[in-house]
Amino acid sequence: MNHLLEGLKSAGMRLTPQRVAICRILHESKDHPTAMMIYHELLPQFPTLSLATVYKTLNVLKELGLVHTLGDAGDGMEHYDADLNPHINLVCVRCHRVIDFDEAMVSAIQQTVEERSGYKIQGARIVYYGLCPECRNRHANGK
Amino acid sequence: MNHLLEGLKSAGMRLTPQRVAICRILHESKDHPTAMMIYHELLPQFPTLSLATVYKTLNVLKELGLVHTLGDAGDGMEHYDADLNPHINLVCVRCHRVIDFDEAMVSAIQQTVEERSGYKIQGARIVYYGLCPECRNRHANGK
DNA sequence: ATTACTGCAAAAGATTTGCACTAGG
DNA sequence: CCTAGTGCAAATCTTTTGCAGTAAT
Repeated sequence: MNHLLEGLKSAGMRLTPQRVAICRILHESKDHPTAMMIYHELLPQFPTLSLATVYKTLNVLKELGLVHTLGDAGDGMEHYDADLNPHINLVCVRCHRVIDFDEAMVSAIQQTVEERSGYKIQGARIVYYGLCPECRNRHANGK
Repeated sequence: MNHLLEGLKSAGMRLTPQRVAICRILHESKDHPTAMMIYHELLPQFPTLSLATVYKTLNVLKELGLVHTLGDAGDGMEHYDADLNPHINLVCVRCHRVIDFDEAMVSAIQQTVEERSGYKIQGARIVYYGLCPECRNRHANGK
């Protein structure tokens, strides 16, 4: 069982099949899905699934602090990240894919910011925008 | 003249009074305004100003790479930042204010990410979420 | 004089909400 | 049981778009 389900359970929330499936996708997928992506991925297994249920579950997870939102990736939709460890997200502005990038300094910075700003930091959104290697090549070769 | 107006001019765009005013607010304000905030701030001076004009101008500035978007600050609206220097934004999740925080390591990280990821980085969004000192106090004392 | 820009209203699109029904604990 | 969760549809809210009129160069 992943930490999302554990979190829901210890918060006293019900573990419905829909929620289990949504948490599984968030936990497994590396592409930081949007609500719409989760919905379409689950539709074959849950033909009556509602997009509203996906949104409601994502909001619950967010309020519990179990997922972070990354903002949109040029596609106008909110992307969700279940990895709470301080890390960097790399967004390709062309293909809208999002990957993770670990950088040791990130953790150190968060502590520095908290100490020097007086803020009680609850979460972070560290996103770099640019062209991924594949899109750089596609851009260079013709097109 | 600030760099936003210079950028618009050298891109061959017209410098209308509305755009000058929008750029002035972006340049001067330290609170990383939303389209709605800019609109309301300018309404007294431009009674016929349209929200659509604000959005259109912000999109032009964004496409020219003269401003960055920070994502929403818990208020569901896009916040804009005219400071292109690598820096951190601190969002208070209670009062939705956004402040800047300079941290020397930020520039170094961007270079590291670019070298090691193969991405051509065009911009960054480094946002920490938490409670600002005022809201921490307000939270502690009573409420 | 052109033609990009503005402002209005309508449209679009993502997310939220109300409510009756269902099912998890 | 009994209440939280689901699914549907309608509502909401931000942002975009079409177009006729206006103004910057």
